Amino acid sequence: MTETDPSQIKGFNRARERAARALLEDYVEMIADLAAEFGEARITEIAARLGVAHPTATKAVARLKREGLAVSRPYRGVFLTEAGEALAEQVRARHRTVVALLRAVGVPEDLAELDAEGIEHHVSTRTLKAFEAFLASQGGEKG
Amino acid sequence: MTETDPSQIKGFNRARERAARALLEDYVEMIADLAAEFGEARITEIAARLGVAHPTATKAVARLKREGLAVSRPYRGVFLTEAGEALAEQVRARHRTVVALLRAVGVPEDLAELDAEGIEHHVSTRTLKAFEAFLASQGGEKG
DNA sequence: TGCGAAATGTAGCCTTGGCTACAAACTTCG
DNA sequence: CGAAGTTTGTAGCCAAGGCTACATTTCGCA
Repeated sequence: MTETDPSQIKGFNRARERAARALLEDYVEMIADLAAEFGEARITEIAARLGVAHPTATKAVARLKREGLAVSRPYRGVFLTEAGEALAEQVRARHRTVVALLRAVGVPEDLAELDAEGIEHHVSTRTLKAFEAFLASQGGEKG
Repeated sequence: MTETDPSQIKGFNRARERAARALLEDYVEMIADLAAEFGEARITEIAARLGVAHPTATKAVARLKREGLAVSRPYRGVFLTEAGEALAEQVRARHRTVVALLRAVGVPEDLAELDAEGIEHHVSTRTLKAFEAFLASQGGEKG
């Protein structure tokens, strides 16, 4: 019984995984942002920016470490592994594309940023491709 | 301690409320669908369609009742209140618009349906308006 | 160098959505 | 009318993300 019981996956896949993925992505994205800004991501800063208490961030980072997305030593900053960097880049690319798509269809910039936050975690790869194609065609027509 | 502790709202507002709203909307939408199809929504059917065990659906319905979105009596079907119907209609309208928007930018129909499921819960009213305006302009140009 | 402030870690509890197991009510039909 | 089967309800457990409280480790500066 060390592995997930298949009979529970279905239910698990409802709200749970939905939120779980978004959470992971939010943390990875934030760590990447902080790394770019300060060279490292400190637990306190991560917690502050995500609006959670620091133990919550600690737990999340522990999970990222379990999943091989980040590394850290006690009382030191958190860093993304290659896999983590890759995920971060993917998440950010998706974010940019979603924002661009929203703007392209007439959503005001500030609102586009805001809504993209929630939307981006639910855009499949194929849909993202479609967005890119659409943006390319738009750009072509206009520029 | 009967009311929400303000100091926890911030954190609560992160992942929690995000998933919570989506969940509520999913249930309300499903109940509306079943009502349209069978005249009433039975717990077992709701659970089956949402892919959860029936006690899970029971709990969710209890929550809908608490929030004044649905009513039901023991061993009877579940019905939406006016507020519930209103939310259902709003959710469905949003769903239709999101699907239409996705299709308009080139996302294949089946994929549009699938992704809309996750996306629709994160589209703000103003963004939805923008989508509608875009679709109207598209429709105007094309036909 | 040493002490106090700031940052982390750890423990432990709450809430929520899920599930299983079992009890109770309703339905169907012989 | 009553037994069998189906649908609901209830109880109780788990995992996960949040939080507070308290212990430790670092860091900054007199």
